[in-house]
Amino acid sequence: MTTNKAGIRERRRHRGDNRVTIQDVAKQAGVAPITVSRVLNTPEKVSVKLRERVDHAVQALGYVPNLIAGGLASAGTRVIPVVVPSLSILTFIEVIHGIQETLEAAGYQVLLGSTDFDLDREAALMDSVLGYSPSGVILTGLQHRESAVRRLKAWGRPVVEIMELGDTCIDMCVGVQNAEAGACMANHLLERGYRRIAFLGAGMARDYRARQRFEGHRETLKSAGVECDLLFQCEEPSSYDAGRNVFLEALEKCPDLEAMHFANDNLAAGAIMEANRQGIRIPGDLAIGGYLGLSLGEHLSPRLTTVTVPRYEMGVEAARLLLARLEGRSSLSDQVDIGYELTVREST
Amino acid sequence: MTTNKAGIRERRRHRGDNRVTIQDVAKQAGVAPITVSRVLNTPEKVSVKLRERVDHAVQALGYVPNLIAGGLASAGTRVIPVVVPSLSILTFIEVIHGIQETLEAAGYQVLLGSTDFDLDREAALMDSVLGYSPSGVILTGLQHRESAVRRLKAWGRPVVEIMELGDTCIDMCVGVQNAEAGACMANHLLERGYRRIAFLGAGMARDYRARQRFEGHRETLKSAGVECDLLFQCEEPSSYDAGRNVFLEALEKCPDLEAMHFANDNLAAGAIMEANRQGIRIPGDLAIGGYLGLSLGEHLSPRLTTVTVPRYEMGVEAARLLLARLEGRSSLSDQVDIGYELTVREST
DNA sequence: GGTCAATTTGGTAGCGCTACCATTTTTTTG
DNA sequence: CAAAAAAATGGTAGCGCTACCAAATTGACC
Repeated sequence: MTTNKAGIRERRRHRGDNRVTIQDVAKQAGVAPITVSRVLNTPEKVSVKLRERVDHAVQALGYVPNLIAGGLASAGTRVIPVVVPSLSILTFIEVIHGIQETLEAAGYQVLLGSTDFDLDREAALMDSVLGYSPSGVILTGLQHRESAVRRLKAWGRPVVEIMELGDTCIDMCVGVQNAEAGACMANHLLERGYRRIAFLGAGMARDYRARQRFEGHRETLKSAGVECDLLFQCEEPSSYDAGRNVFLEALEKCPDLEAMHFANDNLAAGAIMEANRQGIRIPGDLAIGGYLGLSLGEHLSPRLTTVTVPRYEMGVEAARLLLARLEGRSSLSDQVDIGYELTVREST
Repeated sequence: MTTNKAGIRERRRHRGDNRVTIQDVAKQAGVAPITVSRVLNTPEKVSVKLRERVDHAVQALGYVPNLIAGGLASAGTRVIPVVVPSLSILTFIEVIHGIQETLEAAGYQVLLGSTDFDLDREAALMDSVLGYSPSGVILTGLQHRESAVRRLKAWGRPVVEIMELGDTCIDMCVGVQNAEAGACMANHLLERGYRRIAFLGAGMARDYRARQRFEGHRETLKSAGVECDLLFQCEEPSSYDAGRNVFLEALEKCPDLEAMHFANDNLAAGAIMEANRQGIRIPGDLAIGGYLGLSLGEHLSPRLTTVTVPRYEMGVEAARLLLARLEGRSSLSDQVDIGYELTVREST
């Protein structure tokens, strides 16, 4: 406990490290702390002279602002939690990539959260991350626990839901019409003349967006007067392995299949690679369609026909929507249909 | 501005939302705020009776702690910044995945940062994220700007460097001996009897760990008295496309090549798929080896021989080291060699 | 019952920053 | 050139929580 000459106990930072504070900078530059704050946050409101003095002091002392203190005082941090179901699914990674690059360029940091497709965990995570007073939130899908929705709506800051579209969104959303996308591939397969068409998925019990695509697929086949309930799936999450497994299962149970519509490109790729191994000719013996547009698809033999969804761009767009709201710019729309595109290659 | 009957101005939360605070909970439960804090953070220090009363009040009011305020008061938040060079490289994603799952299970949040392989951006990012008073930091590689190293060392909290090993690490590190791993594959190719062996990479100007692997490869070939300077590379980052491109370039410039050692599995996969297309037999006409152990490798035809590095596990281990330090447990070692394994399959 | 230690609870004082308003200085204008 | 408006600077008071220590309560033991 240090005491100065007058015997008065000096202000000691009673916990934590003794980093340089805004006080120190202010003293060094001969201005008030608030002025230093302004130089850092709203430099246009400070005269050039003082601004330079302060900048000097900042440099000299190696001052790094305590964003926690700033966040507490101004009731907000430049942090954006991004909550996705899983980090082992490439799709989400690519979306996160787009989000992260866009937000980081604007001076925001991404706080990562994953829920393992569990809405309760999502709600709990939401509560937790809101404790960091973030500037906004990005989460996946439109289905959430009632409590989470209520809290987010009451929260009053920008919320973007990704991957999906619908009028029940909390605030803003960016995504695709899953049912339509499923119908799109089904249509393509019908047009190509295939009639015995199956849908193959993995972990669909948890992934309701895949189920929506299946619904679109089903409706389309039904309207065409074709057997529409051929569905094969496995419990495990999507992977090349899972793709191979459902592929083999379908092949065994239903040897007369003419086309397979996979819930995503990972599964489709696993199937194509196994088909190559077994000497099954694609699309000669069997047609294969995917969903996503992974770059792997165009390198396979045969190249994979798929419904391409701009995942990276979806992330960028989600971040842009959020930023627009944060910067007071009103965006054109709160609902952005990022679209999809049928990419016809060799496998159908 | 609200005034009560006595005309005294009520305390209004002069900014931000009027969320439930620890004060409100304390009043509801009839205890002091500090007691509520203890119930939440160190419940074992509070009697069962009060604990239950407080828990009730928390539930009733829907209290969510303000982690920013807590962070300021206790000079630390349960946030761990994870800084990687790029989010478009699968390797880092898988490591992040391991980190994230482990840290989230322990109640920490991952703050994501990417540097695009730019050490200056890394240093700037470091300054910025340290402003959030994180509990620790995870960053990539052992090469950093002097200023960043100095700051992190002075910081005094756990720092883990991943992907690489070496005695110059700031605090702790988890990774592999890149040079050794490169030598391992080179050795394998020599043992298989190949003599005209090339190394093929992408974006190696920025990725010095790939250069280290090449060095290991080079030394090994040199010792064996074999031409060791066959190096092909392209500017663009790794991808299946890049793999195909360097593959074709090498094939053209050096048609008598017997084996190709790729800097990673993405490149090798691109090459194998192109070889299939062109009818080049592997390993008959040409052997191909990779690095990483991506799951894709075992689905290709031929299955890819590679040096497998446990990426997810590296992330888990990095997180564990950090947590051990944070929880006061001293870990066995500050340097963890996560190892690699030669996975011999069909392509060599 | 009284003494001492151990346990449980509370009061006080910040953490480092910025919102808000008051004050000072500069610029504009009749 | 004075008066009004605008711009630049500073003082004060928290933001909501927890570290630190003091006080009150309980239990242990002779």
